[in-house]
Amino acid sequence: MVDPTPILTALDRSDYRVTEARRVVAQLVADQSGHFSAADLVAAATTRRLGIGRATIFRTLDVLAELDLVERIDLPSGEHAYVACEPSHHHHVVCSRCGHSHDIDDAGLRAVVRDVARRTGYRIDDHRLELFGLCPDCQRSPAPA
Amino acid sequence: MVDPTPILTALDRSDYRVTEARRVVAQLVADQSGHFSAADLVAAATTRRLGIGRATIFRTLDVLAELDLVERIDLPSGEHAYVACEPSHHHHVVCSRCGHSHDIDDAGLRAVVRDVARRTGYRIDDHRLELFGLCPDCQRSPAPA
DNA sequence: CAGCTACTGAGACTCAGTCTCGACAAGATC
DNA sequence: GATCTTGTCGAGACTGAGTCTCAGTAGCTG
Repeated sequence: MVDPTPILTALDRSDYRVTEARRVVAQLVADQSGHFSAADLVAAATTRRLGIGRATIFRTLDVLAELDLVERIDLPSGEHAYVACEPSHHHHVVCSRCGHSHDIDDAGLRAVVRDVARRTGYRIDDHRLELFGLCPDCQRSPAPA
Repeated sequence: MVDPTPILTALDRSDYRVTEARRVVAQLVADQSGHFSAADLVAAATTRRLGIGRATIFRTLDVLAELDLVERIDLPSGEHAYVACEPSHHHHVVCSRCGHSHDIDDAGLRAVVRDVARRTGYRIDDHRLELFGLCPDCQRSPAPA
């Protein structure tokens, strides 16, 4: 059980209300290891009988994404997922076996973006980089059955 | 009306059959300017009364994606879209106003990926980079109403 | 503690994408 | 050209993620 306080603090500082439902969702998010889908949270809320509605979970995820407390990523399979993360611009390396993710900064990418802008003439406003692979732990352990 | 021949040639070279339905979808894809969704093709097929089923369009897009004749991208809005492209590994800059896209190669990105692998210990197998902005034409023309 | 209003849960709804199935047609063989 | 095999087809039922609506509720502010 991980501490959901940072999420609640950020909510408190924003114009959003800190409600019971949001506290519960913050806890669920904090409990996830690796990436998770909205459906995962709905399932967790249902099995633990937390009395949180499906719509509320989607709405709360939108709020958390809005505050950059959570980021939406697209897995290679085309599914949507979320990862909890620090509220600053960055990207993710996602382990394709265990789903854990690691934040990485923009560093070298800025040069790439500038270069592309120069070569294509586009004015680049936004970008998304996602890396997929095996985390150090999964490289060490044998492939799952 | 753009030439769909390259798509048909590639289909012919593969183990897939060249059918009437695939010819039609190839033409629809060639006619799209910028990115398009499966729903766009379905709509186009319906208004032109081409007699192509919805399922067939989805199946054919899967085939084209399989052959790298088309690539699935995720727009910032979270929607899925496709862009027609050359069958080699590369990325896209997508214009957020007109939807046109431009292929870009891997160039500087390879160094970024290597750097991230070194710093995080991940073995990186796959990556996805998408850039969004304004193409040169849209920068020149005034914002739409 | 009262009042305003953002937020909530339930459940209907929408819409992209998948699956199934009987019919059909592409291409190989003769 | 006739025949056969099998990949592909269209229609439409189905699934599941995400949205919308609405009446009721609970957070905050004064």
